[in-house]
Amino acid sequence: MSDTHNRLQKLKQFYTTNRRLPTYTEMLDLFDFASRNAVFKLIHKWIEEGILEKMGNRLAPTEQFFALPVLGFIQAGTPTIHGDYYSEESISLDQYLVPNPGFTFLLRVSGDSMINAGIHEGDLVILDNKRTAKPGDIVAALVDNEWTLKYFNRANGKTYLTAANPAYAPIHPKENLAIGGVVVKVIKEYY
Amino acid sequence: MSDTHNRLQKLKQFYTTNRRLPTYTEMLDLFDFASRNAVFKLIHKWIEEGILEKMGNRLAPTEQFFALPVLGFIQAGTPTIHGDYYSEESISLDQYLVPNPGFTFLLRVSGDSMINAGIHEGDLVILDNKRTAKPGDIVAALVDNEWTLKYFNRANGKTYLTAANPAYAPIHPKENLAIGGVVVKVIKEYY
DNA sequence: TATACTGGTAAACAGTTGTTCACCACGGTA
DNA sequence: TACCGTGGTGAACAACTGTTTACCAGTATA
Repeated sequence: MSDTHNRLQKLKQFYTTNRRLPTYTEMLDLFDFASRNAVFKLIHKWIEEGILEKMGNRLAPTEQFFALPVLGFIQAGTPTIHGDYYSEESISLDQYLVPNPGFTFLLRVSGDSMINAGIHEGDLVILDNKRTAKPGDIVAALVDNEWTLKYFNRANGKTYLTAANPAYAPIHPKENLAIGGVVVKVIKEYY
Repeated sequence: MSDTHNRLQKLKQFYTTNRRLPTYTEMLDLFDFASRNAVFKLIHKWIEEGILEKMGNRLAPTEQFFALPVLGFIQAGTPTIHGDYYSEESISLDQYLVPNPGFTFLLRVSGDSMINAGIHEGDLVILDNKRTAKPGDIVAALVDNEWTLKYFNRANGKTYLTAANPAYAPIHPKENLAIGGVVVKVIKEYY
């Protein structure tokens, strides 16, 4: 494990506990340096690598900074994860899950009307109410004064809702159909 | 919509585009203030509300800053979301999903062996390799030189794996059973 | 009417910041 | 041997930071 990698690990650790990047002076202790210039040069290297970026002289992490390794596919028959854990792709979860902050909210699911779409009781649904619903989307809709999670459909200029469970009949709203948000992602908790 | 709320919105927007909090001077423009003291007082208020925090004189967002509103349950028969969108609970997604940064990685699922556990092809699995597997956990395991996603079980001191799909037989490893990580969350993408 | 609070301006302050410059020890390479 | 790149020290600098203090207009309250 190289020194630089080790220090980046420490920087990330600092960030996740403090939700901010440390000052150069704070990095002195963090990296065991005696001169702030040593920090300056290290930071410069990380900026060139695209891990950090600077606006004026204010330091900020880049998307790459938060990226989690996507190790590959699993259970495909042939093993795709190797012992040395190389990553082909990487994803920054926060930005990936919440593309429109301020217009995103969560709902916890109860009921089984969307079970065939993989949405079960207790799941956490991420909704975006900036997006306009398109046919095929799963939406949180207010039908006849009741909120439900259903597929959004359109036929003959009229919109209607269907469940992903044969036990539930399609809903053709009599009056208004208010869309609370479009389902963007669903989080299932196993721990 | 109050002024303060509006400004917090702008602050959050700045954060998500720049991945850092703005300087007081930058907030002058952001909030349309003429005096940095106006900023100072506003920040002070937010600190008291627990939205921001200060270490020394370095500003940082708190967990509350990132919190997304959990509006309630949906599809429970009775409507629980109101027109004024009040939130009972709120969750900070990043910290919620990645409790052990540096020990967390992602896998994209292929195959249908865990379909009854709600894990489908194409889903993104969040794994934690710091956690030790307990019976009942879903794990990424290396069995006989092949990686699979299965339930972790134990009987008579021996560990074995089972699928969440009756089409697959339980796996009793002959030699070693290496656990790559425990499934913490699963993300399903609908958009 | 007088009072107090809220939300803002304006100017001045000390401390710290990120940066720069000069210098050095070490290791590899020609 | 001489040379150069790397990775670090140490000191000095200007700029900017967050903070403080004093002041003010408008609004609500007693």
